[in-house]
Amino acid sequence: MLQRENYQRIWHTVQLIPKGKVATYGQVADLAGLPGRARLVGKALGKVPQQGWQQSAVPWYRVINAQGKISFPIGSEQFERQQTLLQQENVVVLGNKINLKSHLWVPDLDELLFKLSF
DNA sequence: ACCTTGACGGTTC
DNA sequence: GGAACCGCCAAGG
Repeated sequence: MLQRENYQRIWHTVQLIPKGKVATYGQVADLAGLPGRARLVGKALGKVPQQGWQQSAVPWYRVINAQGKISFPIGSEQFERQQTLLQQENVVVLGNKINLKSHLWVPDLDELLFKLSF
C-alpha cells in the first residue's frame, strides 16, 4: 500500500532524532516529505512495529507537539512512560512543558541531503 | 459509501 | 496564554 510507504518514511525520519533531542509531529512530517500531515505522524507512531512499551527501533517518545508538550492526557500511563523515557535522556519535562529552545532537534545539512532524500 | 475519530498545527481573535 | 476554527487523511464502524 502507498500509505505503508508514508509510515516507513515517518519511522525512518524519527530514527534520526538524536538522543536527548525532541522533534515535533509537524517537523517530522515536513522532514518526511509530508508537509501538513502532522496527524499522520501520530498515527504512524501508534503503529510502530513492536508497538509495546518496550524499546523499539523507533524512538517514538522523542516526538512531541508544537506546544512543547506530550500529547497524551496528563497522568495516563502513556504520558508517564513517555515522560520517563525523555527524562532518562536528560530532557527536562516540567509540568508537561519541554523547552524547545534547548531540546528541539535541528537537523544539519548532512542529514537533510543524504539521509533524507524525499 | 458515509461518518467519526484522532499521539496535530497554523491562524485568528 | 488560550480557545475556537479549519485543514489534513488513514482507519474503523
